[in-house]
Amino acid sequence: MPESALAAERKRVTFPLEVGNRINDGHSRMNIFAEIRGAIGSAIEQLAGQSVIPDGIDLSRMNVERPRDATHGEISTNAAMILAKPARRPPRVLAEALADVLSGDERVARVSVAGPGFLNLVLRPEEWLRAVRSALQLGMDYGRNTDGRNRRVNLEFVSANPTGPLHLGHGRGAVFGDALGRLLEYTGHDVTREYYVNDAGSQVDILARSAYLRYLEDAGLDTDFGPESYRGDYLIEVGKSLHEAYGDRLLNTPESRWLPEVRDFAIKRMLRLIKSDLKLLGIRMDRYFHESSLAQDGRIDQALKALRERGLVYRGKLPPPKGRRSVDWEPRRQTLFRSTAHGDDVDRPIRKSDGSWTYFAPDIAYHHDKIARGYDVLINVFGADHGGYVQRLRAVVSALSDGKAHFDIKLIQLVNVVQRDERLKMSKRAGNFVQLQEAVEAVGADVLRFVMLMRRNDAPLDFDFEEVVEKTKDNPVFYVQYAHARTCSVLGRAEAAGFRTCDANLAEVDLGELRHASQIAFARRISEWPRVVEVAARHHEPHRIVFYLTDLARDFHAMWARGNREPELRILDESDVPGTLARLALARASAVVIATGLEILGIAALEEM
RNA sequence: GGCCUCGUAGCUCAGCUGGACAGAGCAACCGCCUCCUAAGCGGUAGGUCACAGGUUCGAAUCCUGUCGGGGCCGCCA
Repeated sequence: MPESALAAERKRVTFPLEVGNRINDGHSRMNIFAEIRGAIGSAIEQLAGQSVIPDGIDLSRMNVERPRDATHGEISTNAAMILAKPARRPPRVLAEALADVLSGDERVARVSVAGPGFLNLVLRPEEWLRAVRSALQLGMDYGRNTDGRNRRVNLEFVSANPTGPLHLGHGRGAVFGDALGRLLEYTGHDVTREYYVNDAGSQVDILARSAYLRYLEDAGLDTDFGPESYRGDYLIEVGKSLHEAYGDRLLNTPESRWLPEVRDFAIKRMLRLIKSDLKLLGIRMDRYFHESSLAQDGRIDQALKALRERGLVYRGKLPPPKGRRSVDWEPRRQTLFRSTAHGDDVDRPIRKSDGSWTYFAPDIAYHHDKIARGYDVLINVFGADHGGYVQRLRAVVSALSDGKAHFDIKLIQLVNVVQRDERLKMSKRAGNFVQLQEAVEAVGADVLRFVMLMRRNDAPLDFDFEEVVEKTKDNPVFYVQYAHARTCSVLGRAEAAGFRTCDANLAEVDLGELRHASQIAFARRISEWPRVVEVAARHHEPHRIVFYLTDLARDFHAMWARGNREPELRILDESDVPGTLARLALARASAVVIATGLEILGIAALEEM
């Protein structure tokens, strides 16, 4: 798939994933599950009106879902079981009563009560087919919702130290964050993508010294790279640029003189590298927040003041680390944050015993700043190695927002580079850790994005360079793209045969032609899409989109192949115009959903392969 | 030793946040192209959901403990 990154980028930028507004009243109409949920809610109210059950029962635990087992109907709900306790009536009795009401609903074909009190519904086929029409009418907006309206989200991700280009592991966090951002935008959230630049710690001093060594090298001096320096080739050019910019002025001067300037210079260059890596993946940030700005503006002190006002700062000594035998442990008095008051296991140091800030201090200030900027939701995407950090950050956000901010930390597990089932451990020392740029060049941004999203964020991911570009059904990226390409292929052929295949036209065809059980089943799959979006967004889990698309693609391939065996299921049949139009509508609806899903993941759908 | 996280078919993983007899894809076995892309599809077989308790009408899912893998572990960022 040699699609250029640039073309992909262009396509991404033009796609309207901004806040939706077209479907305010269309939301419930296009999501059959939400509709039926509403119908059950009305049925419950009706029973409450007849005093069968009390008013105002909490229905948050009520499920309206597709049962795994087809014999349990098309939609099932546990409503009666939820009601049983507060109503003090057996669930089956309540289920019967609800069934009675619901059987009067024109959308419902059959209702039955099963097991301990499940209510199983079978809808009239038209209800499922309506999803097909919605997909054709709404296009990319089919599935969109407004759950996130009036919710401002700060999404912090990547935040890699500006000491070198990104590697594959960063790439996973980057792709995850970006896809999550897109998903949240699709569901009406106002998202700010933010990158926290650690440009104030000792890491960047090491960077500065490493760049300086390259500068000396470029000036023709013998240089000795100690163990404490970054050796990457990417610094050679920085040394050269330093030499060009400063001439020999930095030679023979004490470190204290050149370090700040060289550091700023090097950081700028590293950020440029990082931004270009992100661009390869089609990712843009709304804001780069520099750690250094916090100390300059006195915002660390402000944040500390805010904590102090809440009585959460004190001077004291930490207990020794539990269990771990540490010979040189001795208690020291320092400034501590009482994070235990907000769920942490131990209080955390803000200042070292010499009075300087710990790394934690700017983080407190940074999150103080995020809260002050008025976000309703804060999301941090971290590498799994930051796991030990989440509790104290939770405590900070809880304390500074007085428990109001919704805070979610997503830990991204490792990426294992795999070759023919052998694991190569990625490590800087072994020199085999893969740079993001290499990976994108090897497999393309779209494939890389898809693969990175195939696993839950908290499960390790195996990445096999060879497998992901294979053109077989073993490769899920290909599999999904192929399904889309096939729909395009058949639509193209239909067009050539004289069918009017534009969406507006297909949206008007008589879907009643779709009578076969497999076709209704396919429509049911299309109907699930809005619900998948809703759940994925609610749980901040973009991988659900990937799994759904894989399922949808499988259904499509199956439907297609079936047409080879059973001629009446063949999509294109010039002797049957109305049937063909209906089947084209079904195929086109699946293409719309695949393209939309891929777009949420930041991937362009392919029209041919 | 403490905290976090994971443990589901031979392998890689889902499991709609507590629902009804546990689901896919690989791999294995058996089938399907004079016909829209076989770059594909259908079928068979395969699991005490690590283990033991507990909560519940109901647990892979929640709680406790044990075992096993990974990560982090005063003033490093």
